[in-house]
Amino acid sequence: MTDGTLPEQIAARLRREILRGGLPPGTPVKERDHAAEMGVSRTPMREAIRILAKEGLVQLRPARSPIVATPSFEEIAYYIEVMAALENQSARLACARASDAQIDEIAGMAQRMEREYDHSDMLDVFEIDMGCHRAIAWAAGNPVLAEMHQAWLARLWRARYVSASRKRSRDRVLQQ
Amino acid sequence: MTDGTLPEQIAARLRREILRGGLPPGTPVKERDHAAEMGVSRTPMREAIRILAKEGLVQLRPARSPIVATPSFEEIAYYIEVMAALENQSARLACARASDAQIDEIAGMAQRMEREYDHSDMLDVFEIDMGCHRAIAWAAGNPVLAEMHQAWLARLWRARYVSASRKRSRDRVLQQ
DNA sequence: CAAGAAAATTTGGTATACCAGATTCAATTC
DNA sequence: GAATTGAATCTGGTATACCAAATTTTCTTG
Repeated sequence: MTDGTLPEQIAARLRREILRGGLPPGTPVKERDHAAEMGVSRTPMREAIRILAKEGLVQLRPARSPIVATPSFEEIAYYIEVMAALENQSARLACARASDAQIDEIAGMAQRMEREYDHSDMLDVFEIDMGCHRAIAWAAGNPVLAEMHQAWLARLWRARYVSASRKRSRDRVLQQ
Repeated sequence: MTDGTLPEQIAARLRREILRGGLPPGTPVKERDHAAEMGVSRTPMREAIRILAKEGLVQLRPARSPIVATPSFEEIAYYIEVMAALENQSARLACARASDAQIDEIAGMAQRMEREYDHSDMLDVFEIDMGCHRAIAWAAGNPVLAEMHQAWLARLWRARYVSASRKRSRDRVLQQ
């Protein structure tokens, strides 16, 4: 309870719940119910839902309850292309600007990911993957780019069941 | 007044006002005042301000009035790198997917831009440039990418205005 | 029993009231 | 006269009340 504004805290809590699967895709997100459940008013809950909508986790509908997003395969393909754009640029910038220590760190993570890829839980691999991506974005020295990258990473995480797509983006990073 | 939700209408009006220069960079955007001025309540005005914040036109500050954004040169450089990421990807995809008609259109715009580059107003060149970029993003066949590209284009447009007005005020100071 | 219409309820959108932190201005004191 | 402190107020954050559109349920009618 010590960090962030109230809407952000609410958004974080809802986000965890959605990513965990507690709120399956298609579930309506009613601001009244969730607000009451969390003991807050509708106003910050409303704003929290908008935050998640901006992140692509929920879909706003005109004159309807927002629902947990159900991205189509086509949509996910679009996301991956956006992700590729951000990662290409990050990698390019990182190559030019990163310190030796940062390069070593990234290389280490990439190796570790490759090593654990086959005999680890998919969730663990994703954690490493996420850290690796984050490190690259950070090494690029562009906080705006890094933040954006992180947001899209979260959006794609929800779509991780499309494993083929994930593999493709991961291969692209390893290659760089 | 026939299209869009109320917050979006408010956001559009505020956006025009900011881009026109009626609200110079650094101007506080007080939700109470603007809401009263436009005859709406604070709630949709609040949401409108959040929309503009997401677009980068205004900066939210903790426990302070939001202000019309004043991006630093450093920040603008970050924006340009993001823009470059999106355009590289757009161009790459467009090459693979664009129809002949689309390719012709883009080529024509590029030629026109090159031709007018020296003997036209910078603003005109920018307009053509903007159209060209938009065409590429569209030809890439990725609406998510295109929409994102457009949003950042608008943000950079605003940044260009800011730097231009900075230069103007600087010239004014030098004159005195 | 089925189909349609109307009423009640659900839900998001908007307005307003209240609160807490911050700013500002004035008064008091050194 | 300058500085510091405290009170008035300015502003965004939150809660609540009201409204209109939409859904659902129920009652009526063929």
